[in-house]
Amino acid sequence: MKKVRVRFAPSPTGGLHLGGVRTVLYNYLFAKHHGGDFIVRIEDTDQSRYVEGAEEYIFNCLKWAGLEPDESPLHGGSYGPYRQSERKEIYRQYAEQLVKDGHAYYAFDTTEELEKMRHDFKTEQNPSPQYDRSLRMKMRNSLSLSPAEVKDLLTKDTRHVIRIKMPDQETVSFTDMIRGEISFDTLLVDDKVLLKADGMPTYHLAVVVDDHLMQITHAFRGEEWLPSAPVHVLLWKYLFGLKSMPQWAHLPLILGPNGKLSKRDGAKYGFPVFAMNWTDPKTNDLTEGFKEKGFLPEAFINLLALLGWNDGTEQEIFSKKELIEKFSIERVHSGGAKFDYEKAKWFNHEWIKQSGVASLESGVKTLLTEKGFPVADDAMLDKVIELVKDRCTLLPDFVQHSSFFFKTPEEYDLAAVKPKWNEEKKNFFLAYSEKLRSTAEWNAIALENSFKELATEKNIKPGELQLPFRIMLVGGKFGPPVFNIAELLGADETIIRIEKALLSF
RNA sequence: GGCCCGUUCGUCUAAGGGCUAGGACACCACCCUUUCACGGUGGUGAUACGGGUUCGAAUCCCGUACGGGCUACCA
Repeated sequence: MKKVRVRFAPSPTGGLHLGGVRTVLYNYLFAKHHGGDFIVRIEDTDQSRYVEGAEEYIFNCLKWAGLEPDESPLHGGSYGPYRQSERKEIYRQYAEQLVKDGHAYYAFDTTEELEKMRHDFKTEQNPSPQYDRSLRMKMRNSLSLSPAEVKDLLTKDTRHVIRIKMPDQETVSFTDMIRGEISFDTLLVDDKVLLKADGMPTYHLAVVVDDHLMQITHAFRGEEWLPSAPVHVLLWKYLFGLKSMPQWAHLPLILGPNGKLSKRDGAKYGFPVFAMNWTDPKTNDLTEGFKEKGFLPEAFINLLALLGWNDGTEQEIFSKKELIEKFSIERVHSGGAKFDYEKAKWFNHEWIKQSGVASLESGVKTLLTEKGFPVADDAMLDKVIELVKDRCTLLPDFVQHSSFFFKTPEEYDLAAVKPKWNEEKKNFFLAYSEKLRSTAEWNAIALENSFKELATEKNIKPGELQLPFRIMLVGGKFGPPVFNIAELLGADETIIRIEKALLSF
């Protein structure tokens, strides 16, 4: 079987959104499923949109999500360079070749001339006129000008681009791995620019040349590329032959609450849209990331994989290993998927519940420390995590549910105790703390039993005493069962907390 | 406007001619729990519309509607 080789090609223009990560993920899963290579190249041919730091950011996201490429500008490989800006000279040769073969031509039109054309030929029937078969002879290019004029312009180094010459009437079709056969009529496709005036290729030329040179066998990209697919198919036909063209799959879009998912949706609806926090260096705008919001990378790729794909069973929780085993591009749904943050959180919750203490430890420790609850005892932390993880949906929930294990409460939710507080209850706790001093068996069950015994002795319903006890130990109405808390806190600390709280009640 | 893609519960989806259209999230109710959760049980809820083809259509075909994408010397 032919070795599979797929690639992801981000442009360093900002953050890495959900759709982007899902594209990487499907690339990655497909490659690994077939035992092939996953490479990452950088599409940085548009200098004006290049954002400092974006490239590094992208690789950090991939690293966090566990989707590191086999080859990339960072990792190296046999088909580099992997930055398109470093391949500039390669593209020119192929563009010139196309001109020589009559499949492309030089165009000398200035920006103003193009604007004028779009304005002059604009009608109600045709709001956006294209540089195509019907108009190209009215423009200034090597098809409309005489050979002498063209030669003259070229020797004078006149700014020009190279455009593909769309054939007159031809049906271009290809088979999409997700959607089946798709065909286009070349009459309706315009003469796309292949090589820009600054010598950089456009996406159309670069993707074809790079995919060929890097021996890409399967190509996955967003649905928004479907309309330009005929250009790519034609370029493959002219340059390298259709036999070696990769198989295409156009992935459905990820939608927000109102149409296409945008960066703004995150801020507007309160959920992250990027893999990791991204601050735009130009505007200083921060877009929240899943990582910082408290998602586990395992949950993140799980929820993304299931947004548009399933294995045909009712299983929803998949490890990366399982995803690699079971992924198939044919089972990717063809319709766009609306992102549901509630469901995303559910995935994370499931992953936290099934994660081992060891894998959560360092993240929780960092979080607690940051929030002002230094962890002195790692063994204690482990027990705490085991006790509270079932009630945590996002990583920061651990702070709410466990910070009191590491710091005696300073304030109490008095509103919850005061109304029903009385001398009898105070006496109970005085007696209970005294009893605790001599308790030999220190565990939740024993503590609960002696608590209830004493309550019965004093003629108070144990239930009425549990809430005050909780407030004493944790400060508020939250956390795991009280006696488990007391068990972990230990005798000394429990007694200290009871006595301290009694002063405020 | 033109071209392309899409359309099953509110959301993600299963069912690729054949039993009451299944599951998950969310929501509601009950149970568990004298904190908050987890968990358990049950419930509400969908094949966009109109024509065909067929003994039989969510499924195949055509049309309509709606949604999305593209229509740059951006990717």
